[in-house]
Amino acid sequence: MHVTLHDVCRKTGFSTATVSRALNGSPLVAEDTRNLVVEAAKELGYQPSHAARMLKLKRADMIAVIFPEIDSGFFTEVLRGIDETASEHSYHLMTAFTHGPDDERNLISRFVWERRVDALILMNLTLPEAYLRDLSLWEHPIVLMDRPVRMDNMYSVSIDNRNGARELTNHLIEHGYRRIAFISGPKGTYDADERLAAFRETMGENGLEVNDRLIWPGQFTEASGRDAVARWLDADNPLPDAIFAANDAMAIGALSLLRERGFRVPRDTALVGFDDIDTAAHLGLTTVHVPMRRMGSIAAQLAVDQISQNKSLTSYRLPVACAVRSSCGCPTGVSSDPAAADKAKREALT
Amino acid sequence: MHVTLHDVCRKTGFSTATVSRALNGSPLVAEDTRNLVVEAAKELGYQPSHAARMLKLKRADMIAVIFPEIDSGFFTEVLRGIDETASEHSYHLMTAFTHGPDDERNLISRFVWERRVDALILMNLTLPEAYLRDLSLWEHPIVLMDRPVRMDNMYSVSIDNRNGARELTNHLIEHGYRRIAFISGPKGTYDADERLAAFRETMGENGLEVNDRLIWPGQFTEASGRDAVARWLDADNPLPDAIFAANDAMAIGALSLLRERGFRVPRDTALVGFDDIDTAAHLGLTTVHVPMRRMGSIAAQLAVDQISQNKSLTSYRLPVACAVRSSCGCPTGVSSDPAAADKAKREALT
DNA sequence: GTGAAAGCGCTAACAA
DNA sequence: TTGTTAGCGCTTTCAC
Repeated sequence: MHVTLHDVCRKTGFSTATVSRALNGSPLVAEDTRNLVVEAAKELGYQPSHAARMLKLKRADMIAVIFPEIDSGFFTEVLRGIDETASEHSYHLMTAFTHGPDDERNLISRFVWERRVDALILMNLTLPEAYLRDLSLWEHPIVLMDRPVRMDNMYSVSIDNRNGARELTNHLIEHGYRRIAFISGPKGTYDADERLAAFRETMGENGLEVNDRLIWPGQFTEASGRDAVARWLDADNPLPDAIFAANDAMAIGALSLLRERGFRVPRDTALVGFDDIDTAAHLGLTTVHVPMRRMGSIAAQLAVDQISQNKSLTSYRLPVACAVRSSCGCPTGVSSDPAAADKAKREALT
Repeated sequence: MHVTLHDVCRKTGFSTATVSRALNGSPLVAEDTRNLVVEAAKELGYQPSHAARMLKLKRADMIAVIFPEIDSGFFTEVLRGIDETASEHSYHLMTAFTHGPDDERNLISRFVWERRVDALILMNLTLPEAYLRDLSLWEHPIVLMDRPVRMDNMYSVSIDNRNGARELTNHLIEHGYRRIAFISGPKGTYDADERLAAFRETMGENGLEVNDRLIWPGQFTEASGRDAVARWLDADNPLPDAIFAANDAMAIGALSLLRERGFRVPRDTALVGFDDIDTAAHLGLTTVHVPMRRMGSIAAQLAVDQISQNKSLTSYRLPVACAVRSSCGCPTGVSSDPAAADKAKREALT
């Protein structure tokens, strides 16, 4: 069997209280005692039972991270960011993918009410407002990684979708593109809605009419990007000057379909995306860079701060920057100073 | 505070024993009693404390998954596979990235000796044989996702690196390539060593000499792929007929450097990789398809089987298939029936 | 079919 | 400075 506190007691002759204190760095033990105990513990290979500790202390040292089934290429980087910061603070991560929307709630409820975790980080889930309100009664913090929230005990880290979409739209317009199609994301998603809205606004501000036929519905997946373009072409419509896909996955889908049909980008039409996933750089896709790792890191920081009652900011909105590459046929580069853009500009949502 | 078993007792008037039995589906409770208890529990929103359960039952319902810091693009898919199968069997996942080699062992030791998890899935870690041997004394199963092992209580899921490298090398040779360079992975890594060895063998079998200068050292990273090619070109060497990178990340690095220097693939040199990460398809990179999700799923299955004492196979080696795309300038397609290739061919390593 | 009580391994209040 | 002891919330043996 495994080594318990009692084994260390037996070996050293001290009581459980003393041994526990010694091992936990309490100042109420003699230095000699501590050394003896620590030594013995090491020799025996003693490690405290997490279950017992958890039961007594009512802490789990654990943060749950829940991701939706569909992956926008985001996943790994965000998780890395979370892990980095969480592990710095000695928190471990429990990860789960949701398999459908019911599952989302089941998972969350279990994690929360079984007291398995000390905080929750939720990514792009489709939770109704009412459910969130219930959740916010939980004694532990919840961090949302999609939309901003104004609710007690809920925190958020999101990005400045509007500015990103605006900048990139402006970029296209400045370089002479007029008829611009937009492949939108799933309606009702915060990111998708914001990006589309900013696109519309910016077009309007520039005196360009947005023909609703040029708003092609998509689902943030590669396949939906392909389909959007395919439907357009199949109806014998002429290509627009440029295509703005609301995320890179769809842009990549669009690109592959365009190539299959014999079109060249940017010769026949410019193409841009949003997110800056790995593949975007390799394909020379112009896009809006989203600091995924940093988002993860901040989400974890927010969670940790709240657990330890270091009341910090409630919400972050991170700035983004355009990454101009070959797919839009313009001089390449980054729209703003990347260092500045990457620096987390705090912005409380008050 | 949260709801405990006692609250349910108070509400129903039954003892903890009965309530516990009723909730856990024990046959030793009257049907009426059970209904009453279940009803009350639901009303109160009772969920058993994981900590208490864990302490009593000595189970954690948890599988740890440990990944190395460097990501070969593998990560997400493998984790999805693991999650899929683990969650089917009601296991949760604890994930961690190692930050350096010391960290690897620290993490593992903690997870194991704090009894936080019921099984361990380790991916491509750099653990010395001796450490593994210690680990195998643990009462719970350990699944390695890199190399095959022959050790009690250790299981592995790996892929047929040799066959993959052999097939792809043959493919290149059949299509007329003779001077083939190989960008190798980090020495001492199982995958890297196997792939290189098979490349050498296959070249030999075809009567082709392998000039050691054409074995370029790499580290499985994109940057190292770039460097390998850069060093070669900087020394004013002529491009080989084809370049076989031991993984896709390096192939992609090589590709971007070649393009920067004004070379075209496959016109100036063919280029192939190994792994079939997402980006490979988008870039038209010929490569060896590795069924990552399936590997994850099998790893989880192995772990679950062992936890529940369903002595199953100890090790799997999955077959792979070439995915021929444009980067090698050959007719495209898949080398073998993909359905057949994807079907897990069991192969006990005895 | 149900209940009383012990105990999983730990921490911390209280006593000495 | 150290020890005794009472739980944390659950499962399960043993009695009834």
